[in-house]
Amino acid sequence: MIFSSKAEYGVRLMVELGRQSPEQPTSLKAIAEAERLPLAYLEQVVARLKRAGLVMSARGAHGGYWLARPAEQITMDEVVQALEGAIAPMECFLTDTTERVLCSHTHEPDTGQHCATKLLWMRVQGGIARSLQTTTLAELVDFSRRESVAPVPPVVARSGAASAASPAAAVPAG
Amino acid sequence: MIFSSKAEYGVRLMVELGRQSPEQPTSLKAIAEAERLPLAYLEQVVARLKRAGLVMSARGAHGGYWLARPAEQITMDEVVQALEGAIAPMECFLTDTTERVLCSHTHEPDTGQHCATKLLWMRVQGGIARSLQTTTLAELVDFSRRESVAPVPPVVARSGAASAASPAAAVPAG
DNA sequence: CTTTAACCGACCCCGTTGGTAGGATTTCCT
DNA sequence: AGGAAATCCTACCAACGGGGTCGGTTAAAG
Repeated sequence: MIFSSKAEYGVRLMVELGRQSPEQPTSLKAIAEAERLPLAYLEQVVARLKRAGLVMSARGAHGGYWLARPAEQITMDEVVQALEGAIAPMECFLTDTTERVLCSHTHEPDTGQHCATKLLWMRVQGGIARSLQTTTLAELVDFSRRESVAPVPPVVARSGAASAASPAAAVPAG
Repeated sequence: MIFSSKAEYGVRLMVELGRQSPEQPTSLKAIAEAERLPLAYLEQVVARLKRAGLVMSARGAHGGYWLARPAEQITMDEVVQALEGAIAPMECFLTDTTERVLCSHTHEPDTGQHCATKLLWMRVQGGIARSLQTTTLAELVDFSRRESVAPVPPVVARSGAASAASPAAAVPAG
């Protein structure tokens, strides 16, 4: 699996925060219950998001978390990067932030040879990076709003309108 | 890391086979030495490629492996699939070959809600799939031929020509 | 002064990775 | 016939990371 549960939980958490009105803190407990995730584990996840400056927090009663920026200005590669660390197809692509994207296997001094696989992994990485960079948190929030059919609908007078037609969830722009 | 060493080794192995004239078997031992990889482990790797019908083999002395098809007709998603199994961004995307790409986390009976993350993972998967499908083994073989500066140059009379200029390794088409 | 919450660090179970070891079988060469 | 050179096959193992849990500390609100 490419992404661990940290990414899954973390993205869901961000989406939840994106659904809330900004500047108003949401407690982890509320999110954990809404998404049915273990609270203690979510703490670790959100800590990463905080370290990356994607969310802010307030302690104490009525404290909680909120987005540090509007969801339109948060791209998903920032989020995933914060949660998973650098995402690379192969070991060789880490350990070095700048140039020299050589395969670590060729670190033997003599052979000035490139990995035959380098071309492939570069393309894969490019494909992932592009899909992550071109998706904003706001899109996911919108998506979640369209899909959510009011999970356990609000306890109100039950009229007859039972809109069953699913509204054609288009998933474009890879 | 997205891909394990199985993918790395397996792709290198395929590239090595692609460099050889077809229909003539190459022994694993030769490949292991050329690429400096553990022979016993390579056996496991190549077994997967064989099961997937990507290579063929002959046993006994002067036996070995060769590509089952010309390198131009082998796309790298076949190779990677054989080595790593289905490649998916998240658990939810497996367990089901056809439709119903729902997140497993929503398998709880009541909530008819989609994963908020679904859109994101779909795009990532699309990005990977495209880069893997549009790269053929032949391209990697070509790439490796261009790059390889005769690792440990053949023991011949040493003339003065020390061509140092690296020939602009372009890595296009992600 | 209690409740609610963020924050912090240690621990732990378990499956996968990246191999190794040892053999069995098949084929070629002399 | 008898090696030698290969593929093939199964079992085993150490180490690491993933996916949490537990317990406690600090800070703010009422």
